[in-house]
Amino acid sequence: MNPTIKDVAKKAGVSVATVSLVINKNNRISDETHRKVNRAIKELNYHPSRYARGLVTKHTANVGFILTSDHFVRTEPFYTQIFLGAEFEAHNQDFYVLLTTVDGNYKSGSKMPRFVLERNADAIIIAGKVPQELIDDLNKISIPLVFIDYYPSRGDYPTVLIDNIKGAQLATEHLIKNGHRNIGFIGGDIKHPSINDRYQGYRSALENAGINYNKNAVSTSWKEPNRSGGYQAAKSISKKIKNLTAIFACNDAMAIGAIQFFKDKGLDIPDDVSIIGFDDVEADLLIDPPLTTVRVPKIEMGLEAMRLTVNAINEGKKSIKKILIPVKLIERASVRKIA
Amino acid sequence: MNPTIKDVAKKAGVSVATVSLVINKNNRISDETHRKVNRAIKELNYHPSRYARGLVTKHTANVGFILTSDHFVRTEPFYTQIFLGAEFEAHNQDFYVLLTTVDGNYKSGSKMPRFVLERNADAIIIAGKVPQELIDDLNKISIPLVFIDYYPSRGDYPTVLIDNIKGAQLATEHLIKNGHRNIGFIGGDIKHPSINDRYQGYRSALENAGINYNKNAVSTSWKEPNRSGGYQAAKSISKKIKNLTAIFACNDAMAIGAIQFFKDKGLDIPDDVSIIGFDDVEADLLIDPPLTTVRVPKIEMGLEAMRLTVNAINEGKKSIKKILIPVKLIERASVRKIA
DNA sequence: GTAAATCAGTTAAACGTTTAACCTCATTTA
DNA sequence: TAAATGAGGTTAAACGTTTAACTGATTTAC
Repeated sequence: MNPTIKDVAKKAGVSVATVSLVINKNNRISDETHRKVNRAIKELNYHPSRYARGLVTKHTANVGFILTSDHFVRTEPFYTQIFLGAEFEAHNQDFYVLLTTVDGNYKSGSKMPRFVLERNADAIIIAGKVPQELIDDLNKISIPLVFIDYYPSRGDYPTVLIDNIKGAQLATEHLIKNGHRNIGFIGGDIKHPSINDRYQGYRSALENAGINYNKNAVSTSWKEPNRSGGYQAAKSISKKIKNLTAIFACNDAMAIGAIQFFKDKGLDIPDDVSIIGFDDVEADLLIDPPLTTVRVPKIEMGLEAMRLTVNAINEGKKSIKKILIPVKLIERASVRKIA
Repeated sequence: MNPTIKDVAKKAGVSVATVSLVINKNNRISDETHRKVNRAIKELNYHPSRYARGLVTKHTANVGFILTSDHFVRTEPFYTQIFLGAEFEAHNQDFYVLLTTVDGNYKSGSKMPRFVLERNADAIIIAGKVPQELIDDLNKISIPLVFIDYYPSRGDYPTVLIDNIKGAQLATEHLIKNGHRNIGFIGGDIKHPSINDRYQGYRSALENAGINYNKNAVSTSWKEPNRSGGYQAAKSISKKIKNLTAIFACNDAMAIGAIQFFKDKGLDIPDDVSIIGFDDVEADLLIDPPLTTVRVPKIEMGLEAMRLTVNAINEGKKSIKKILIPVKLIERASVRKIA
């Protein structure tokens, strides 16, 4: 059997309360006693029981991590990486993280994640867009919520966001700097905040360069921001616009789909059309040509989110911080300078 | 505050013990009482506290999931997918899974995963090769261990393995069927059981076809089974063997590295040399040409492992089952028929 | 010089379950 | 008809912590 606080107390010759106070860094204890207790803890290799502790403190030292199943299944390890970052930081902060998926079309009253029902988490991190109804249901039980890569239209929460506007500007400006004037924009659902921000960044970059906006060069009606969506979007734009020389895709998967389309059409990338993506996923290096893109530091996003979460647990609603994670242009071979 | 068992008892007009017995499906309770209690549970939306429960039963209803950090950081989502499968099944079985990484060169006495120190898991799943010293340390505290994609040389454990020998045979036979006679084999560390099994499968396929084994066609001294290892291995073999027409790589990452090497050398895949991989990771579809490979059902491996784990928790050492997950050849475009 | 404050620690209740032991009444067995 | 059995509960201790309230000794304040 594992040693308990009683064993430590006996060995150190003090009461269990004293041991508890030492563990919890209460300053009512003398240095002498401190040493005695710590020695006993070491010798017995004692670790307090989370369960006994949780029972009285009402804290679980767990944080829930919610992803929609669509995101979970997405093959590129985008949210997975974010999760890993969160896990890593949780380690430092002595929390466990419980990962679960939730149905992409959650309706109010659907089955909530288990750790919510069982109140087995002190806070919840939500990564990616989730249904508003889920957020509403979660709010009913008043547990701190932290968002990553999405912010709901109602409410105010600690959030970790990608600097989407800046990233889109960077990408678009890069194309402009390389002589492109007819630049297409493809993305998934424009109602998604991230896509919308990237669209704004694209437009403002055009505007700053004095380039007229052409709405036919934009295709954002593809629900699925994946390769086949990118393929279709590129097809749709290239039908309407003849002199297109470049495309900024909202994410790398769509960029890769677009490359596929142009290749199938017999065009060369980047000689005939330049393509730039967003995210920087591992696949970018494998395609031909390697994709120029905007790098999103995914691990770091997870880290920051966990810090915000621990803060939210300890401080409550006092300070609702929002972090905008900076992004970086990664030049590879899918963009070419033109006259 | 959440409802407790007392609230349920009061509402149903019985003692807390009765409620507990109902929850735990004890048959000492009449149907009538059963109904009353269940109604109260529903109405109050009661969920037993894991912590209170764990305190008395000594069960945590958690299972630990250990990966070495090297595997964690590996960009292709191989072990991540396995984890997801495990998580999914855990959901059904009412367990939480706690994911942690451990240092790839763990030495006895290094810091163990937190859930081990805190005895916060009922069993541990280990995915991929880990240091023997870690296994030894884990055995000292007698917690059930389940292995995925690796089995230690000492001891007997429930295990989920890939049918590596069969897979390697499938791959090699496919090359032979396409007319290849001079087939190279590249892999990471040959001392790794999986690599060794794939090597055996390769050799037995050659033997069955009456093809002489040429040890110069084999390169397995690359510690890192990644793209650059594959690049080097292909280079090393092609230096020694002039008439090589095909390569079977132990995993897709190395296969992709090999393709890179031959391309750099000005050769065409598959016209000049055919390549076949192992794993079937997402990147396979993106490279040019798409990689023919052996598919490993990763999600399913996780599922099976969790089933074995729950079994091990409930049944103890009674039955130590080993599962060999079947694999499948996926034909794409990196293998060509030759005369 | 004494009351008040501080220090260093202890006592005991509480957290929400499970479960062995016990109880009561009705039915069966000898 | 008395004793044994069984069905359907209940009582109360135990699990390993935390923490408010308490204690006794020492220091501080005036």
